[in-house]
Amino acid sequence: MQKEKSTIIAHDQEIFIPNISVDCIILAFHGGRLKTLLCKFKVSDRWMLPGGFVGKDEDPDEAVLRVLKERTGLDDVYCKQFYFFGKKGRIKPDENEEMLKRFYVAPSNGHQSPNRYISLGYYSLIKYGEAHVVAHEYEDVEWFDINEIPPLYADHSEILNTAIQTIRKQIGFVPVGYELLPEKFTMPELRTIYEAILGRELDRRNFQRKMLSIGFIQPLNETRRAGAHKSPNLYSFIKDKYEYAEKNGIQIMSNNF
Amino acid sequence: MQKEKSTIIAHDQEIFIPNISVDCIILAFHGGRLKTLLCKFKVSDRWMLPGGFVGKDEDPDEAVLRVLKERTGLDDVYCKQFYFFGKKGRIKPDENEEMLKRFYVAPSNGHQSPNRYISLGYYSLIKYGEAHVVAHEYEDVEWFDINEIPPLYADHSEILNTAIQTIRKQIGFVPVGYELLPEKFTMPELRTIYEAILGRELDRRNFQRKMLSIGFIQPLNETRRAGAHKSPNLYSFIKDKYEYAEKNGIQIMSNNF
DNA sequence: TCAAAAGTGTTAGCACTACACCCATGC
DNA sequence: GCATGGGTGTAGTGCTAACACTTTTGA
Repeated sequence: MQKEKSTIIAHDQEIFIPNISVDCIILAFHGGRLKTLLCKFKVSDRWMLPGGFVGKDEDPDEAVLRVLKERTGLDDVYCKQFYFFGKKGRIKPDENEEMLKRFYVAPSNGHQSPNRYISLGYYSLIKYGEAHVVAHEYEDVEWFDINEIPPLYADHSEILNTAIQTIRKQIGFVPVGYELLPEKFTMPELRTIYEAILGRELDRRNFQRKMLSIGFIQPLNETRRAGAHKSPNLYSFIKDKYEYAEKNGIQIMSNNF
Repeated sequence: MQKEKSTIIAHDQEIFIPNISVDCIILAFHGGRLKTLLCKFKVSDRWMLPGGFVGKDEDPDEAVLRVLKERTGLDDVYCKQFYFFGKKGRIKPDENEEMLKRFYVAPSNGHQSPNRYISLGYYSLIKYGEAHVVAHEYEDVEWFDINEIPPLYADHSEILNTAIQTIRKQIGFVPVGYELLPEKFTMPELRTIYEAILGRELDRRNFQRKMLSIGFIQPLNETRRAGAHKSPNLYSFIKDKYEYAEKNGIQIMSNNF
């Protein structure tokens, strides 16, 4: 019988490839802000990206989904690789040792903990309301505002930045709205997501026109109360069209904002 | 004293990470066609992408440069990672065994050849005229027209296709002309490169206007004899501007053609 | 002189930008 | 009424697509 995989308690060389890990930037939208999920071993004071080693019998893509499932409870999530990180010095020996000393399950076959790690970088887009984030026995898990990220373990800040840069460059191909928003949403919410990713303000009126013109979004005959001003309309994505475009790698819209 | 690395004779587990390889799509432009370099073990009949394992003391980026140096003699080449490949079934055991049986240097420390490989995909842009492609004792090396690729080893066709797709999507960021063309070139040559990568014809006149408008290219007061028709002007890139844009990740031009 | 391929110019249409103006709501 | 924020419209600008015409060269 095979041992059960767990990414939380470091890695066991019987069931994991010893030097290949996946790290995942999990993005969600809540309270008008873009958030990312970070983890921290309870005995440590360093936050890190949710990640784990790749099982000997699993694809990297499967490994990320497992990691995501453990942290968010979600099964079928939008998840894309974007870059790999493998420089010699990317994980400092002392920093790593401190981490592993506490959680390393003694290797059962004489292998040493390798001092070279390749991290496969993924980003994932999930709906905040559907995630069930729970702390584990040894690990804290928390949402952080994308603009208020604490110092991270090893090169994880660089990984996070690279993810955002990548999404920014490919914004026309990435269904950020479709994946991050609930079924019904307002145009200002959608715009806020694009502004957070692009890192600058967008013209409210031009944005609205552009989004409607691509034909993937339909207005609903509802509004939402939201303070001392006109209630914004609610919209929803036209699921068929969106999924067809995603499946066939069709560019959703231009990259120009 | 450390053993010398060679990607040609499979891998030696004393100096290489056993399961991490780099594979590189080397693109060049010659005779009006886009070419890619392929390798073949002389005893085999399968062509494969130039690649090699990553040394225990080297970065993946360094490993590719070593692989490139061995195959082309070039040192400072434009080289970017674009995707990684690590699915369980990507290398079929029998196909791999056949390959390794002939070239595998017996492991000196009891390790087994792993049956899981992660391939780090890079693409590289070089100037055809500067490369010195030489066959090695055990390996043939040859240029292939990008539209006439034979069946390749394992999933190397998929890797090649993914590279082209990636460059296509990011065409506005990739200095294909600057890296593939010699110092002096004609506008039709530049256009041919874009047509080959995009997979369709471009309007001669609009292309010329667009290229000149970005301000990275200057006309020279020379032409080139090229058959029974008007001689095309020669142009050159304005090196400073191009390198500044490349260094700072600035988009060279729009992605729209 | 003719075919082939290169250089230049023109036009219409579309997309993006930058606004002005109106509407709905709570205080 | 007024501040706040959402919805709609419009003129100007620049990019793109589609095309006509001219130039140069070898056969």
